[in-house]
Amino acid sequence: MKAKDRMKKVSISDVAREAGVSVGTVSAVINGKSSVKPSTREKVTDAIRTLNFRPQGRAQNLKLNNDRRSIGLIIKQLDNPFYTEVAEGVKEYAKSHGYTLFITTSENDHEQEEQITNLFTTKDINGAIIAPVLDGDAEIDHLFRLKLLNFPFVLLEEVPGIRANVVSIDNTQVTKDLVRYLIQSGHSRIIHFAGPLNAPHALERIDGFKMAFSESHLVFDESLIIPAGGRFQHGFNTGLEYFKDKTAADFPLSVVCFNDQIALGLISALRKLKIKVPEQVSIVGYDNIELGEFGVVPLTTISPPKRELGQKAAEILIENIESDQILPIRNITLSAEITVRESTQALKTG
Amino acid sequence: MKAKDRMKKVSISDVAREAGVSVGTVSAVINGKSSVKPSTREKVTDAIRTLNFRPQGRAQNLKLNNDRRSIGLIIKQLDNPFYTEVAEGVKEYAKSHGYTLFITTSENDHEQEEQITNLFTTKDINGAIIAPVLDGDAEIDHLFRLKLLNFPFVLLEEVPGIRANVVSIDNTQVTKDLVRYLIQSGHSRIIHFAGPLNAPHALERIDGFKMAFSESHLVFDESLIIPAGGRFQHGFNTGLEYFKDKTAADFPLSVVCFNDQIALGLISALRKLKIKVPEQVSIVGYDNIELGEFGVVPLTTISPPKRELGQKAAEILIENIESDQILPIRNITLSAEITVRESTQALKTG
DNA sequence: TTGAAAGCGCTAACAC
DNA sequence: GTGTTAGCGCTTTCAA
Repeated sequence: MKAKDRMKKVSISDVAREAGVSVGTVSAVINGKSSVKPSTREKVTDAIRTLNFRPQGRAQNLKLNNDRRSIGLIIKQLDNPFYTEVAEGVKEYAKSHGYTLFITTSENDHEQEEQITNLFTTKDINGAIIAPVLDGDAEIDHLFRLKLLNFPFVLLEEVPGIRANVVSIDNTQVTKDLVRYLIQSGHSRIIHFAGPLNAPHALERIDGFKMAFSESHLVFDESLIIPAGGRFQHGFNTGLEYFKDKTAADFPLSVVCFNDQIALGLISALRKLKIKVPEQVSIVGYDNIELGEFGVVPLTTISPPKRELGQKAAEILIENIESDQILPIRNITLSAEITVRESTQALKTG
Repeated sequence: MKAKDRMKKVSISDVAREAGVSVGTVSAVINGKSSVKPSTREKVTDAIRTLNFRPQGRAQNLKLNNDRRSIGLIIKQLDNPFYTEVAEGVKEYAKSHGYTLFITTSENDHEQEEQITNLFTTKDINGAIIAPVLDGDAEIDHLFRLKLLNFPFVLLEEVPGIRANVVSIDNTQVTKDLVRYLIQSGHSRIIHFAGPLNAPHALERIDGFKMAFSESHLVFDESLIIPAGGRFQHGFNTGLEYFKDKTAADFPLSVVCFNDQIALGLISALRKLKIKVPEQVSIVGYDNIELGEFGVVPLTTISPPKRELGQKAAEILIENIESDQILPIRNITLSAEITVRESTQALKTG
């Protein structure tokens, strides 16, 4: 019975029939026109309720070319301060230009990314900013489809195989700069607490780490890369494990961390082990999250322009949305800065 | 010229004319049908590109009753771990039931909330979970409109004046329980670092704080409520200011904080002032964010069931979406727990 | 104050 | 392979 009822969706004419009026009248009620006699209105609202009628937005807006401005954003996860701050940059710019922002998460899953982009076109979202899933073989059919449909989009990372607007941060370069800075200030034992190895950001930082070594007198060794993860607790656990047997002879040592959460977790672990930061171990984070500045040891970190990243992407996107011609492709790389606080120590003046 | 061009939207028949084919053929190309001759396909894609044609999803899906499942969520801000974890609960449930989640932020602004709900109905999102804006006079016309349209929605807080599904957390009760617990464990000097005073959550906690006092031997005084804010830095600054002139005679003292960020900021401030936690000052947070557990002093806090809140709201929403009849209204209150760690000290065994 | 009917932009069936 | 056309569910004239 139920299943059968659901077979056929209730439409405005069903409501009209139930209420004993015409579809025009039902439409007038739905749209709050004052021209409807109260008693008629009541008959109609009753019918709407008994039939559980839900008007279709697409049909309502087919005639009215009511294109409320909106853009979509696909990030990987919500609990990553990096992405949420990028999202805030997007939101800021979007809002000031009259666009509503829809945020979605792909959870680094291709299928979800594809499904979301389809939904964006289906629902007449005007454009999208995408932090693309990049694991293994990039499936990019859905991006080509967006191009075919002239659906404007901006990527937050380069995707091999497709020409598209990209706004990104030069992770490799800044990590390299950072390690060079450590070397110049006298550090010779430098290790890296790396992020999730399937994340492009993690790989880019490893690359930068290696590059700095190869340009210096130091010799790189795979054992210098310690997989840690992305969360506070990962930094804590990895730190505990890595440093538990270390002795005075192993110091000074410096640790370049995948992000600030890892760095803060590591600092907590070292406190537990009674190892001094920065006297024995120098620590550098990445992202410059708010908590890094106010912790026990104010964190030296890399500050990527997160908000600006979002704003710039939104700017380019909206330019494309509002242009009646197809615009040339843009590829913008933003550079990050090193913010030196108290979790690192210079062993000599560079 | 440009402005004039934009007046009239490009439609599929414009493309057909430009390419010298019929609309059926253009449609076939758009939908990737293999029945189109390569040379024709190219003529069409060229025309699509030169006219910058963007097909309207609503028209495409009017015939195909292609209702891809989706739900919307309106939270207040993205940089609040409370809401993002609620959002994760929603996402989890939604995903497991085949729904895509669109997240939006109202920034506690009525106008945005209204605009977003309109967009949800316009774009045939199937239902919404809303953390409602509640400042001053609640404008709830848009919620009544949702009811008129039988658009399913669930509120994350009670809104005066409307009967609707609500899933919420009993902030008042748990704050009261917490303060009673502090009193029972021997504290008599208890203050509250309150949240933003326009936020309902902040007011609910103040209420709970007061209620615990009135049920005890302690006397409440407005000076016990110190407005702090919601962020780490607010806790830090307010803490510095409040404790700068305190002496041994003022301790032991305990501080109930609006949230964990405030509590962590306060701990940092107290370290700076060389005031001992918990020996001199006991501190309690709210939310149980990940960092609280691993900081210098593991934080005693209130643990609201954030994920469950989101899941439950999603469950009720999807039930309503999939029902062909209007379901009875649900109102569910979840209770929070107190997680005791090391930032509080019992002055006597309760 | 209400009803009848044209038409929004597209898809899909069918004809050629 | 491609063109023609009915019709998706609504809104909006225009009559009555």
